[in-house]
Amino acid sequence: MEVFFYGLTKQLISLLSTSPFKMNFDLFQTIYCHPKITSDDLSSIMDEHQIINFKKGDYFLEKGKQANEYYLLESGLLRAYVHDFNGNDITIGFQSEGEISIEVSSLFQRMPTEENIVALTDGVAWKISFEDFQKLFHKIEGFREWGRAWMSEQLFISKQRQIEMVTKSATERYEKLINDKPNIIQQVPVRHIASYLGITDTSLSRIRKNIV
Amino acid sequence: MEVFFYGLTKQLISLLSTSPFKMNFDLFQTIYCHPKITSDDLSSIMDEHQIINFKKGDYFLEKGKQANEYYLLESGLLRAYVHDFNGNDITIGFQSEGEISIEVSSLFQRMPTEENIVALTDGVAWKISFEDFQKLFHKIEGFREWGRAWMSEQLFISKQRQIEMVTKSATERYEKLINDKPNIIQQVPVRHIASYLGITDTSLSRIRKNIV
DNA sequence: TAGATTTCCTGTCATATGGCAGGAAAATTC
DNA sequence: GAATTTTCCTGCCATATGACAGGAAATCTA
Repeated sequence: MEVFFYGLTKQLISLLSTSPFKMNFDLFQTIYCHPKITSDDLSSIMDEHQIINFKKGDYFLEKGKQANEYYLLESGLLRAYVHDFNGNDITIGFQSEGEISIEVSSLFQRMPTEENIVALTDGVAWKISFEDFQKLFHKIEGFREWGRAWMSEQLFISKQRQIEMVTKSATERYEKLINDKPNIIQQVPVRHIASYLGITDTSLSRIRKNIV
Repeated sequence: MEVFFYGLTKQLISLLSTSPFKMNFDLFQTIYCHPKITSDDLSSIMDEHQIINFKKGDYFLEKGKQANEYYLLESGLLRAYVHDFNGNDITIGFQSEGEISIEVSSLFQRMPTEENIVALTDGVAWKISFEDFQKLFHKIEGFREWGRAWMSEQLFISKQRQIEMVTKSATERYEKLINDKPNIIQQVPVRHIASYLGITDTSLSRIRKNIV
């Protein structure tokens, strides 16, 4: 009965291409994409997410607090940042549409975070709590395979970025960002892009001049 | 019966403080340390590991190949490195006694690796295959909790390092390495330490001069 | 032990980036 | 719409680091 219901839900959703559900299904299907996640699994997973609307300036996470959920971004743009020892605001990442916003250490190790995550635009996201994630993680084999693969990928990306930070020039890093995430260049203040690239806004300003 | 046997094994091991088993047990207990891993779990986990002896210069992993196991280091020192676009040898990490040597992307995403891992000294390690890991991961809840926590920690460390690479000077990074891993300073050629710190051996040489 | 190789240091010069300050332009506020 | 604030650019100078080359010291090898 449960299985039938979920199967039906899935079919209905995939047919209703003009309804708002269509977008959500695409979002979930894009993010929770793994060979071992079945349609039924995906339905169970989707059921645990709740939609939220957010405004520019809203905080998803603040330093000192504990992350108790993570988010799938349906629309909008987020910025994650920390403060270094001198109190400077260092941007460590951007999340756009179709990506996950999560602070892994705080969420999975149940500890206060160092990160801040703030909305740079209005938008829509789907959130899932730690408890609900836990249930799915231990219940659905495909889900934990997905989770592990996702973490592996993040670790790989993080290491790649490390290597680029020391082997590529600031100009090259900026050009790569233009290439990889062109939307960020337009929507984000220069100083945040600069700190993300590991340089000052002064330098980035010069780099931009030279490229044009 | 099985439970009794494992329980006995554990007791025996912890008593035989002079036997080689004692060291192993400490090693496993240190690494597989998680509130949800029971003594029985730990015994099951230990049973899946095999001891190996390695020599200086032995490769644990080579670029283009696929990682099919990971290692717990009982003794010795390993170096992980990649080649950047210019073919330069960039050290991305060292593993010493009591640490895990693993290439997560290749092992868990079943793909060829970019990394090389080579022994800088002779040593002893315990290895576990991907297949055996998989069995434990899906069988033992505490084990997958541990695995997720371990990955979370690695991701955190990786991000921290990224931040340090851009906010701290080369001298500060070197001083931090002296502090965190003094054994590496003594055992590893300067050029490897330099590339790990993201600088040339020329610069590191000058930094060393200024510190003394 | 002698020769060869590797490792490490140091000198000179070039360059990318930072720090600081001032000012134009744009956005926000009242 | 004027005032204020924020954002961004640019000029000047300082400095950390890189590139390259040469040489001393240590290590390996035969």
